[in-house]
Amino acid sequence: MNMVNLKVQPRIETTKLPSQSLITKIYNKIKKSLINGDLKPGEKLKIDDLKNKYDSGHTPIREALTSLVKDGLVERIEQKGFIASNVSIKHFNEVLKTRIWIEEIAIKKSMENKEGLEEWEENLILLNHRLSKKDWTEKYNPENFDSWEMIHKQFHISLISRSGSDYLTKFCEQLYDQNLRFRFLLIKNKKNYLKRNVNIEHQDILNAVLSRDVISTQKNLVKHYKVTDKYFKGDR
Amino acid sequence: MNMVNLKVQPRIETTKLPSQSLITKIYNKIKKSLINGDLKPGEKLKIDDLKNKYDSGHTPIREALTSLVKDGLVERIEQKGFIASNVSIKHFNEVLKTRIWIEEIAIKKSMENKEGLEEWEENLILLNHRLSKKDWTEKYNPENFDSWEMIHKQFHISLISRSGSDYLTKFCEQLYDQNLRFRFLLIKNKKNYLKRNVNIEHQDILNAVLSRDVISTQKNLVKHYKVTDKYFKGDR
DNA sequence: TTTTGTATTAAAAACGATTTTTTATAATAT
DNA sequence: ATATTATAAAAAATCGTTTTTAATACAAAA
Repeated sequence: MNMVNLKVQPRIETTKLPSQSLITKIYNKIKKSLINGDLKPGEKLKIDDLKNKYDSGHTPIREALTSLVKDGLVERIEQKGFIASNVSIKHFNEVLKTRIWIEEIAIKKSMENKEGLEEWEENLILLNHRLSKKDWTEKYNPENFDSWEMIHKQFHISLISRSGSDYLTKFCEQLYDQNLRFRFLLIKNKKNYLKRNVNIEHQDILNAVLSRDVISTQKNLVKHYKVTDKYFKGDR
Repeated sequence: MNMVNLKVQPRIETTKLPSQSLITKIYNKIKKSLINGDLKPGEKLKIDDLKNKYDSGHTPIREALTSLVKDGLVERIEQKGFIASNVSIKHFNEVLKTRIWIEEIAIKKSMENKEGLEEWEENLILLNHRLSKKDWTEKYNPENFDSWEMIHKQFHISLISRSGSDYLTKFCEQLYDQNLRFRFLLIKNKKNYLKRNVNIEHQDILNAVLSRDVISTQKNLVKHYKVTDKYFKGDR
């Protein structure tokens, strides 16, 4: 029997990761805490406390924090140690506009890149489908690749990652995480926010991608990003 | 007597830096070696060797390398240690095009930002003047703020740093350093390269800025970046 | 009262010797 | 030829300690 060769992405990350160092594990754990708000903005991050909390020596802790400084999630104050990065409306706005500027290019270049275009589109359809079936109010847990937040990130990074520049993708990912943090810290507790219909927003973006209309895709993507802003400012 | 209030930028960084940690000092030293080619692409960076070389414990070395990984100048291979990042024409092209994409926005936003516009323009005039008086073939030394390379970086970062997004400025700076490394590694040994007239290129950019013509500025900036590419590809 | 200097404390930064773990290489046996 | 095992080397990480540095509290002087 002749079947269509359907190479669907595995639902859960099955490829066994190469043995992770403690550094990487602790980096991911602290990053999670910074994003979901367990570690509050401005909070002092004492090496000794973290050593006890994560049951390790100072080496992995210091290296994880050093990495997080570069991610913009932690601030190093020379000779005074580390604190969780401060947040402000100014920062929020800066991330928003930078994302828009950069992703407008990234999505354009991604769509103009003809290599593997169909596979990319099909993958986006699948991601959007899975996303629509998840409850987007569920708790944030980056260890669970099959959670709404993780599929959402996959969807958005996938959208822009075919630009031909890994640097650009990396920047977008950094801004994504920054924005995610703001979303948890500033917005999610606002009641109106949950009325938002994210599924339609994603569907609109996807439809524009599938119709291969760059301008329309950019417009819908920007709109999607600005909705967060609207809910934030209109309800405080 | 009534004098015009001229607040010229100090020629050399005089503001005393807050006491630097060894980490920062070693970070800067290794970064310098990676950029100027003392540490070759792909070269193994053994902690023990670096400990001896910089006469320190492992803490500052590991943290400096961790930072450099995030800068894209060092690669961490899980459980196998660190190496100086590999370079290739593919990387070079990626940096080039990413810079163009991002800086086209950054320069546009910088010029559209009316706040402190005159001061900015005057500062660029000064930087360009100082730059034109320096010998651009001189040795790279980031400790010397009054060297051609350092003024050149100041000029370019200054051009794009008024976009209103510190994130964007940070990205540009990272790409600047990447490009600088490629320039030293791949190009500077090519004889024809020294025939290049950088002064005219900078003057053209500056003139466009002063005439407040965004499109023309973008065009001249991109042209400036692409010249490097031309010399590289046309002479190997 | 305000300022200046001094002692105390706490934590960061850094060291260095050591242990555990992992990878790479060579040697051996199937 | 291939798989297994032993060995060596280096990375990753611990841990106790020392040196700096910054913050605080307190006393002395202007």
